[in-house]
Amino acid sequence: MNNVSSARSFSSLPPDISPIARRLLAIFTRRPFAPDDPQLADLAPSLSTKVVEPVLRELKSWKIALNFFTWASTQNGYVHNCYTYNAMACTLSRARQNAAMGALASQAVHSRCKMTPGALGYFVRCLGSLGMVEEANVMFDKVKQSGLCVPNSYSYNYLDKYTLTSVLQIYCNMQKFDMALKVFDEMYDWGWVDPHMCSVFLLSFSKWDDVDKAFELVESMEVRNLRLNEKTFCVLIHGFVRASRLDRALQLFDKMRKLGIPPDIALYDVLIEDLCKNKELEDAFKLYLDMNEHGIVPDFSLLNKLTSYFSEEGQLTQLLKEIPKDVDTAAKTLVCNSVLSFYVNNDGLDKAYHLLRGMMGHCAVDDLNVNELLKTGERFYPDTTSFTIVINDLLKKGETDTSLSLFRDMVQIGCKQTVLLYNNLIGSLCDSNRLEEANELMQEMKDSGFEPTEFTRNCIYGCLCRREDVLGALNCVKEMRLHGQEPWIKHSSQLIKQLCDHGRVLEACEFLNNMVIEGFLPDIVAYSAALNGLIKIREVDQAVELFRGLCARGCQPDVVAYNILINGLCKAGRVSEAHDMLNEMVRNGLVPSVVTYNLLIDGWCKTNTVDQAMLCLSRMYEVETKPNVISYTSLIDGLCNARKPDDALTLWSDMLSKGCAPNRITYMALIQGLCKCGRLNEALEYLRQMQEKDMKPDTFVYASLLRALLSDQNLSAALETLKDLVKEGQFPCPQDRNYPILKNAIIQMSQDARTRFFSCCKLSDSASSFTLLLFGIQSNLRGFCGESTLAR
DNA sequence: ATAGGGTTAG
Repeated sequence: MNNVSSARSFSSLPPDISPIARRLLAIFTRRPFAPDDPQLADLAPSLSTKVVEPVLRELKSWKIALNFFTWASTQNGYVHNCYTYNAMACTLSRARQNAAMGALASQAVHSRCKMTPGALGYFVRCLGSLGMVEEANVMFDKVKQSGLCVPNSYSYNYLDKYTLTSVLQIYCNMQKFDMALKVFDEMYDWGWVDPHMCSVFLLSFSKWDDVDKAFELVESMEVRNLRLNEKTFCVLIHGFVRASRLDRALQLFDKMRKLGIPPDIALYDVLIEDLCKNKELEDAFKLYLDMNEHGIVPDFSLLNKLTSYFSEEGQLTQLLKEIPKDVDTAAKTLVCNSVLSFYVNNDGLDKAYHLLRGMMGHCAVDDLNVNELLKTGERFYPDTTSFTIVINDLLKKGETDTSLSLFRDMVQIGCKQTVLLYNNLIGSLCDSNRLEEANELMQEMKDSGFEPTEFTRNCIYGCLCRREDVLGALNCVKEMRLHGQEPWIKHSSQLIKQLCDHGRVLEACEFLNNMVIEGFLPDIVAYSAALNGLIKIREVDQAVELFRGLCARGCQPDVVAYNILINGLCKAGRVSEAHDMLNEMVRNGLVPSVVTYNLLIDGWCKTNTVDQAMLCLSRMYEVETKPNVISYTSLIDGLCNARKPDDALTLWSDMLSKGCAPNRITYMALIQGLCKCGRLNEALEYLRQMQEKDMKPDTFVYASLLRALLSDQNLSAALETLKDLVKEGQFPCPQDRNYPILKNAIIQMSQDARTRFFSCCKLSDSASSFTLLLFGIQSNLRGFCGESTLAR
């Protein structure tokens, strides 16, 4: 028995088909197909497009045709042309084989097959008829770009209505307005334009930026008596509003109305909102009235939109007047809610609160605006939205308790609670550290069937962190993990920072480890807080170890993290290691900040290598990281300590000429530095400058000056300085480390004949008599010295 | 209703 079914009979083949074609047809239609049939190899050399094309047209099965097409493609010396491609495309499009069709299109483009405009049009039509507009678009573009075909009017000439519609759509997607219009005109001439086609055309227009051209087309359609349908109007109007062309949108709206098409609320909504945005409240209001006349009941969101642009109560009153008196209860509530919103948005929380209480029946509704609208004495009821409006504003103003009691009222009335309200209330309680109540409310939330959200739990978590309740925080984290929620890293970071600030560095590190165990890998910021904590307790090596560990775990350190380490190393006097760190961060692609350089500058200054520090300053100019006042302050201090006061003064003027203004700290550094170098007159000059600028020096600046002036035997200047100190009210207490210096200064002065006014005062160690003593000096200087004054 | 939390000078 022969299991090879017979090849199809080709007796009906056109007479001009070649014998080669016949043989190919026979082989390819035989089942099963034998790709290694020796006959195929014999036929291959005689393959030509003239042979392939008719074969493709004869093969009725798209699979076999594609098989043959592919086989032919791979034969040496054979190349498909646009006609064989089109024959294949024709089969595939008839069989609705989109995937194969798409592949064929890209093959045609890639093979750089030359196409006549007509052939391209044909292929595009095949794509178009499969709805493959995007692909057709791409093909059109690519073929044109590669110069394989220049589309001209022939590309779509002599095509039928459906093809032209596809071509039109393609031009629309390509945003080729003129070409599209040409096709449109041609279709019009053929009498092929119908409203559906117009909509297709215009809908693609609405994606274009050129609103005016689209509008032009609408008008040309009008002239031709082609009516747009309601949907097209809507889409166009929305599109025009999106393109910020309210003018055109309104014109279109007008046309729509004239045609007697009733607009829906969504159209009013978008137009009114846009008018409001453009501050054309009058027109918005007119449109609103128009809507009322058409019997369309405004919804809350629209009323809210309108009122949210009102800033005067008169506008609100006018709007309310227009609301029909016979609206139902639900509508009345909606209206009241927009009144509530208006109050809340216009600094009238009290009025809103009062109205809400009136609505609840807790007091008479004496709201003028509302009475304008509703017959007096009639009851109307608040809903959840009413409460939400008022409660949220109360919370914003910190009125947690009033909010809570409104929330209770709301539940009692039978209004449904919402997650949002629960969250906001819990958030507010947490903000005011009322954790227990917050927890109770969260429990109640659960009991009422609301699952706490990530936000809810993070409010609680944040509160626990601020309280430095490490255990509680960790439990909360576990709870969140169970619910698939993430603890917010800002809270974790704050906890770590606070713990570090309060000397609980090790607990902070422990907490970080626990977070890792819970599966919440803290980020570099959280770790930085801990690194800084370790640095502050001088555990530099531990900090470095932690740093290395987190790098190894794939945590990317940033500039700040490096800065913290550099700071630690510098403060420990390990400046060269700090410098290595800088190089490392640069190798890691980070750009050092001013802070980085400042830290190193300070490090070098404090380790007797001011020259290095100065070099660093000049490098900063090279890398275009402008030094700031801190850079200069460190250097001025460093130069003075290196006994180079002249360099310090030069740098001071450099700083001024660079437009960098010295601050209090800079002045104090310079004054103290000059004192150390014995340049007392200059120090006094800068003190004077400081006073002129209303910058208050710290006590120790006076102390340094006094000590230096006295050791220089400059008693009169010392006296003046002491006077300034008293005038500034900078009396140190006995615990202050400057106290002994000042005490000694006063003793010295009291022992000197030139400052003998002191002799009338007894010196004592107690703070109060010290104050009295200073007061005595002050009085003395005013010429009021005497026991009577001191006794005051 | 939700993106900021960590670093420098006397």
